Amino acid sequence: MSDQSSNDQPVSSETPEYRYTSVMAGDIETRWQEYWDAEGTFATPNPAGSLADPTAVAARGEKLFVLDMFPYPSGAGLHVGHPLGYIGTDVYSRFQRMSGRNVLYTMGFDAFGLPAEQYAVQTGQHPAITTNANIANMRRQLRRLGLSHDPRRSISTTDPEYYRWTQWIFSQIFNSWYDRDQARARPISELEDLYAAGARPTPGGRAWSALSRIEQRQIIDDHRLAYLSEAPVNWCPGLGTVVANEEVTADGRSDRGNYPVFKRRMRQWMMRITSYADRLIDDLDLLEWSPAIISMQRNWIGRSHGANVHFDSPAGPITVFTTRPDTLFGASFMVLAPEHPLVDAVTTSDQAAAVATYRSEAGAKKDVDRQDATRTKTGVSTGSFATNPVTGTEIPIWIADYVLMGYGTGAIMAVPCGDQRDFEFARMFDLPIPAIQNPPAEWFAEHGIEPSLDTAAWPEAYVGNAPYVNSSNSSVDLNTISDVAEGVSKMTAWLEANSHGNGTITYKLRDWLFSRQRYWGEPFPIVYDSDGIAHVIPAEMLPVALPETDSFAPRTFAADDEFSDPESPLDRLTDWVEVELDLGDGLQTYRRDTNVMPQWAGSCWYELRYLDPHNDQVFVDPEVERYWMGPRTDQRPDHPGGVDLYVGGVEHAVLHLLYARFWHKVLYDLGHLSSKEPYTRLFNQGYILADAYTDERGMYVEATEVASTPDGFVHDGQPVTREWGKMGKSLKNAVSPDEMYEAYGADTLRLYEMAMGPLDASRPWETRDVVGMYRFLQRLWRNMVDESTGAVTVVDAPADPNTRQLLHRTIDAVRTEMDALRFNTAIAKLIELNNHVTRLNATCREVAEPMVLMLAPLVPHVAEELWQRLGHTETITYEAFPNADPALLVDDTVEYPVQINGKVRSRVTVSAEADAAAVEAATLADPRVIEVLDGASIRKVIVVPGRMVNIVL
RNA sequence: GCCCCGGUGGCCCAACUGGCAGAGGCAGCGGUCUCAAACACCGUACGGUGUGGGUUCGAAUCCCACCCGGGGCACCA
Repeated sequence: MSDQSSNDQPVSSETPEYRYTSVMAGDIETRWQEYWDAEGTFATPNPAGSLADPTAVAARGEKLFVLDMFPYPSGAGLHVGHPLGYIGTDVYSRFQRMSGRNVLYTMGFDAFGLPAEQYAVQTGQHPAITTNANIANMRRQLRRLGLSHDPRRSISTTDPEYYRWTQWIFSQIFNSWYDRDQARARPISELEDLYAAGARPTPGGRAWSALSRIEQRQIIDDHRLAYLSEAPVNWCPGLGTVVANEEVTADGRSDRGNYPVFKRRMRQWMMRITSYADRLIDDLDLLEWSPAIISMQRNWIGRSHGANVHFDSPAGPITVFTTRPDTLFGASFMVLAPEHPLVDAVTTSDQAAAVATYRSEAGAKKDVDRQDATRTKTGVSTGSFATNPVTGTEIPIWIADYVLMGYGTGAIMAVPCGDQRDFEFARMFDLPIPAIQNPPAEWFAEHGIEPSLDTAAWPEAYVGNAPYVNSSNSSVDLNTISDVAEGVSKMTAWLEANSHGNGTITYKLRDWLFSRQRYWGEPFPIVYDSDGIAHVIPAEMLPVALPETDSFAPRTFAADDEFSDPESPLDRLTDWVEVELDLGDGLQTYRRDTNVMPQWAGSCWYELRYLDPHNDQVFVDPEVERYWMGPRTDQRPDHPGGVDLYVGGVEHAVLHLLYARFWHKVLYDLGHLSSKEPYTRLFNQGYILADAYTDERGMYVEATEVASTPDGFVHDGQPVTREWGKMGKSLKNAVSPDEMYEAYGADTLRLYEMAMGPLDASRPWETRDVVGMYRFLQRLWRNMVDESTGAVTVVDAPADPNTRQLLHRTIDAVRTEMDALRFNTAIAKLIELNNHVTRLNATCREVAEPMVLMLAPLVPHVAEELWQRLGHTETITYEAFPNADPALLVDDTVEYPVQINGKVRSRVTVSAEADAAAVEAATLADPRVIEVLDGASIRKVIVVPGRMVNIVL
């Protein structure tokens, strides 16, 4: 807290007693916050269930669900950057309530996760205690901001009554499989029925009844949407847990904590999100999201259409994936990933030593190093050859680390003339580069070489459309065409007809690694029997409560100890791990799963629980879900349903938004939801940035203690460097909302945050600018209340025509701007109106009341106070937002700027009804125009009705 | 390297999507109040829109090339 702040306004004895000061603002604000709580002003009615009030639902109007990305309750508390989006959604929600909508708006807490657990490890205090304290502090800070949340609907993911349903949803996913034919998830029991009835062949071809119980379970388990898998995962010894692909940064470190991450094969829970890859891409078309987020999701899922092609080799057929089967005639060698399972089988004895060396070198490299595209290509020959199925040529098989085991089939056909990577590799190892396309003349010209099919002269591979050459055999001929798409489809057909391959689709998206070896998360509702078979805990036995312990830390290791093994804190709780249950086969001893879910689990469905937070029968009443989130086919036929407006930062573009969409779709498939998508419209708010300063050692110094001098910035007598960054504790540049409440009040803070720019733009925080909004509220107050007596000075006389017209234009503009989330321009219009009123002798009620109503969404406390002083007894929350009189929006006359050759030379005023000819006549009769023209001949007169006139000479 | 955003008075930002560059706020300057100041109030000046071309009667807005800032992706076959 800064005590030398220049913003504190000492209220001296000369300050008028009834001036709108920070002290008065604080008094008004806390008073109305208490009123709202006591009256339950923001309680939102449901059509059914525990919050049902059908009469109120009917009275409030059409539904609107406004949602913020819910926060992690940090121990550091809020800074003024955090609530930017919350203020935006609050203003919007309040505006919509006044526009006749039944608005659902609340806030919960995403409270499982690492920080609370790490704090617990340090202090020995149970994370539930810190978490609850942090939530309480955050609730206090948010309440002081005047957010119009329905407090009855708030939830925390750590609440057993909440995670009971997170576990229930997990068990739904566990008990489902994806039916490719129907393109949807179905209950696992239906798969069992299909096998039992013989309608679906078993993998081994044996009759279902001939299989043992364990064999049957293995087949079933292989189809579950949540499954255990022995697979390469991201092991992070520094965190003592595995993490998901999405949680690994591009340079191969954990996004939390920045520790090295290693690929290891381990037995872990996975979610079969890849089954939904197509729908997750295709349904993006139904959403109103920014192009940036849509492309990030598309990119992450990474769908590529292509073909699998089978090449014969000494070790049997090797399948490669290619997006360019049309270039098969140019495939002059093959490359396998070093980890490819057939490497040993194809390696000749001569090459065995070299291959073994290369593989161990590749294995020792981190993924980061392997994926550095600027690195020169390395690789080694296996010594054996595969047969190109289209040419019959024997082509050498190499291994190289530029081919990744995790994508496609882990093997490629190399077409060096048409792929830059293959081209570089061929040049490096003197492999043949046959030309199969004739690049256009411009391409050769660009590279300063003569057109030639001798690739020895080519500086790089040619990628794109061009006529094919050398691309025919006895049964297929591409040489007559020059279009890649046509070539691809022709070759794919040939591959399929000749059993050399088939058209296929691959994805970058991998299945979601879902287990973590931590304490502070949702336990899995899973136990294992003596055969090691997983059983789900029945719904009526949920929640599986997180067991008490005082040892929260997973076993962590040196951050680079790649070959350590995870050990969950729950593993140590042997009394809890061993459990006697009756799961239908009588009382038996089971062993509990000791993993917990990742933090994303709780945020995959929280918006659904807001709808029906107290329901102990189902996670959400279907009728309530249909009301708030059902598809609005009345708006457009392909409306997917979901939240009407979701506001949050872009940092969740891939993780949260992908996972939540996936869970939502599973629940939709299983018939629990009417909406296909959770978030119809997504709006990404910007960040509040702030100056940060580093000293000569590069350490951040307290930003509030830095002074600006002619020689630069100085801290404690030492020069410092100004940097730019997101506001936060780590950059030592955080400003707390509590400081702002103290100096100006919450209404001023709200107004400033909304006025400083568009909601989706990032902008720098300037504490010294805040006073502008404070002055505005003081002028507003002074226009209606006598500063020395406190008496209301608003008069009942009618407003003059000018004022009335300005009022109605303001109403018209503010409505439009608020509806479009452009609060900065709405505020500018309101300040303009208020500045106009300031110049009048007295404020008319005719202006005062609509002005207070228009300001109510932005500055609800002072608006409530003025509304009450103007003689009203009800809260302003549900008063109708003013409507502009259309008659007052049009002028009787229009002033036209007159341009001569594009420069403004004069102005003429004509009747608003005047047609183009009349405007032209009036213009040419204008003395100033005649003077400037000075008899020059006119080529053309352009009249844009209502806008301007341009005379062209 | 590729893909998105964005560059407008000293600063944060408007400009009806091609029609008078300026709405609003901060800072500045001049004044009122004051013994003086702070607070508050009144009044003012300020740039031609990152750069260079093009289209047009007319460009901040559309097109091309480039520069700068922010974000995302990156050996994905």
